[in-house]
Amino acid sequence: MAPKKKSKRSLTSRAPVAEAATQGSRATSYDVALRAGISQSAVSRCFQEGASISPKMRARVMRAAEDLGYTPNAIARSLITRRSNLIAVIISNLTNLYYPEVLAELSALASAKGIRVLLFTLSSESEIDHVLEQVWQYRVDGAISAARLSSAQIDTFSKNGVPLVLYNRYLQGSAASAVFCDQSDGARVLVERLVSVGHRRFGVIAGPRDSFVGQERVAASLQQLAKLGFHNVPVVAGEYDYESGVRGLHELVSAAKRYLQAVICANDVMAIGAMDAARFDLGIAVPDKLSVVGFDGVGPASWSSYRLTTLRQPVQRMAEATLSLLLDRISNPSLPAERRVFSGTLIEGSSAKLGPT
Amino acid sequence: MAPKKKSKRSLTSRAPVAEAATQGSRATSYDVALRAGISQSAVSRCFQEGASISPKMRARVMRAAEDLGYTPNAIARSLITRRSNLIAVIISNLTNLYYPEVLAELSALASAKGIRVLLFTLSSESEIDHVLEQVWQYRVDGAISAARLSSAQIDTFSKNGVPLVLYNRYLQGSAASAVFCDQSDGARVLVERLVSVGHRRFGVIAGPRDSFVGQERVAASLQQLAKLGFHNVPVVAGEYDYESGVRGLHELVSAAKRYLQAVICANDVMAIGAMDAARFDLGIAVPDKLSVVGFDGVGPASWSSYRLTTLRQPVQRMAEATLSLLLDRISNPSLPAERRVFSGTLIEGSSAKLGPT
DNA sequence: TTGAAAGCGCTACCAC
DNA sequence: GTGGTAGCGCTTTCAA
Repeated sequence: MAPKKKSKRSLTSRAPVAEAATQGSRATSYDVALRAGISQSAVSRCFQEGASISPKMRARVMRAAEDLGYTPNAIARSLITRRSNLIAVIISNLTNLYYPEVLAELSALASAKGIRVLLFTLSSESEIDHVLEQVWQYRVDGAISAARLSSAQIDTFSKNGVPLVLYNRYLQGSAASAVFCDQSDGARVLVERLVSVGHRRFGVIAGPRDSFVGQERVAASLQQLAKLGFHNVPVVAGEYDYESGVRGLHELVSAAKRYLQAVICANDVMAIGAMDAARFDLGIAVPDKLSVVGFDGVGPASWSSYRLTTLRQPVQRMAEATLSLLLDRISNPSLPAERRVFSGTLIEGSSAKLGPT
Repeated sequence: MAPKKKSKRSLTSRAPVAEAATQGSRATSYDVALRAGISQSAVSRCFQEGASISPKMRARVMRAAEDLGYTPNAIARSLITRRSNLIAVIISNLTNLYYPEVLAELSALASAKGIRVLLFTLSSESEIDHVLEQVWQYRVDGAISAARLSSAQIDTFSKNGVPLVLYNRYLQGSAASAVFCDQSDGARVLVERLVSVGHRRFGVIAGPRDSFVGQERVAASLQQLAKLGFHNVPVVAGEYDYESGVRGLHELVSAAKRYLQAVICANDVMAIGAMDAARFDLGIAVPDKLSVVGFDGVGPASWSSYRLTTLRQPVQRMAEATLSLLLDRISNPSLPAERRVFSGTLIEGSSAKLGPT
């Protein structure tokens, strides 16, 4: 291996080797110090907020830094400050259409606060342990998870002193902070209004088993239906994607012998799939012959071809809350866990007939 | 500030302080060494690939590590190895619907290779300098940029010894590696076939000025149109979003006095917007009265409501190529820049009438 | 205000 | 195979 060429060990009072950041290795605070004829610690101070340094000295240092193309090494800094300014964002399926919106918000907000996002995506549930291993290695200051975490996994966060905020899910009995949207209320309103306008035969396309919000949406809907006297509502499984919606509707329709009147889908994309399946595969007019509703409020839901009736999540406010919870706990680790619960907004599109407000 | 409690300085031959990773600070290789009654360097070796360590010793160390919940500190490691195993991924608009797909691919591939993704999103072009500053600070091993970079900005990468691969763009005269999809061919075919089947009055909805592929798509289309005798084709500006497509079609139609026959959109989402505007706002049947084509091949393009005729980019293969170019240059920085150019695939949906193949 | 020195937790290079 | 030692580039006391 080629020998590094930094002299080191010989402090400021050494021959001023005019040493530019040539090949590969970048300039260090040490190089800058040498060039500015000053101590290394003074250079360090120049790059800190309220450090005591005289204006003339700072100017000299900054000039030298510029000449050498010096940038402080955040890695080395975080080693000693014990702050990486890194947060982990763990997302299970970026293909969900909903999560990119969340990620974009989180990333923008974090960036504005000088925090960097280390992204971890899972293509399968089984990767989670491996991913967590990486999270620990990088000594992130905190983590946001929109992926399913077991209670034991959640515990490792506090054990490792890494604040964690769950997004769009929480674990009962676990003391993890969480931000999510309580859609039970919305689901109840939705169901009630569907019933009030005369829908009688319902079907549900559920989300994946590991989706917390999916379960909640379905459960709340079924519960309200039961309350209003509708039992044994058929539920088919889905995977949150368009094809699931298409497939789901086919299944429901064949099960219901075409008498289906309203379909509640655990997310928008499946609702869109269901609408398309109804109109194009089965020749069922939406909303005249079939009402379709979804959850999320993603972009495509509002496209003219769909104008989906859905319960929109306040993504931006939720992202803000998530980051704020996290940053609070990073600066004060002893803060107790907190849940921030939002309400969804009912978007009355034209994919379902609803009763009067 | 509370005094740290690690004794350090006293090497192995010290009183074995039974020290668990209690509050906050995590266990170090030093703690593990102490507990296993072994040297710190041996512990380090246990966590490296082909390091020489006896099985029994390794077992002992691993046990101690487990007890203490020890995980190697990647930050400290990268300080000395000069490898952070971090790559920067710079993306301008995650809201584009196309980029989340790319990001998901890149992230999955990187993860599989033991590389972590540090995500940088830009909400505006002006942030780029600030973002680059952060990229330097974190000493990433390499970078992938799907955002617009000036030639000077590109130069700073090589100046800092950070390999860079541009995604979906390249800069003429600049020696940066790049992966993109040459859609000129596809655009030519598309135009030719539109003409062959009788379209005469064209319109174009362009992408943002800073979109390299957008410019290329439009330029190639116009060029081919000119070649076939169609000059002064109206072009309206767009921002790649659904509303741009809607607005764009309105503009084109009013300019063309309703005689518009085919619209070429610089991406799928605008094409979708244009289709919706045609059908729902203006009562123009697609493709009977108007053909609409797009570029990208994003998910929604294939939804039954659209079945868009589009030129699909091989996202997965492009992501693979991008990462492979980058990793090659990380392990061998002297490798010359390279461009990997892919061809798009024409997806014949039903949003446009095309001639025979 | 400034500089010397002591590490942060780790890997690398030695001798043994 | 193993352990000591010397740093990686930085922040942080602590004296001067």
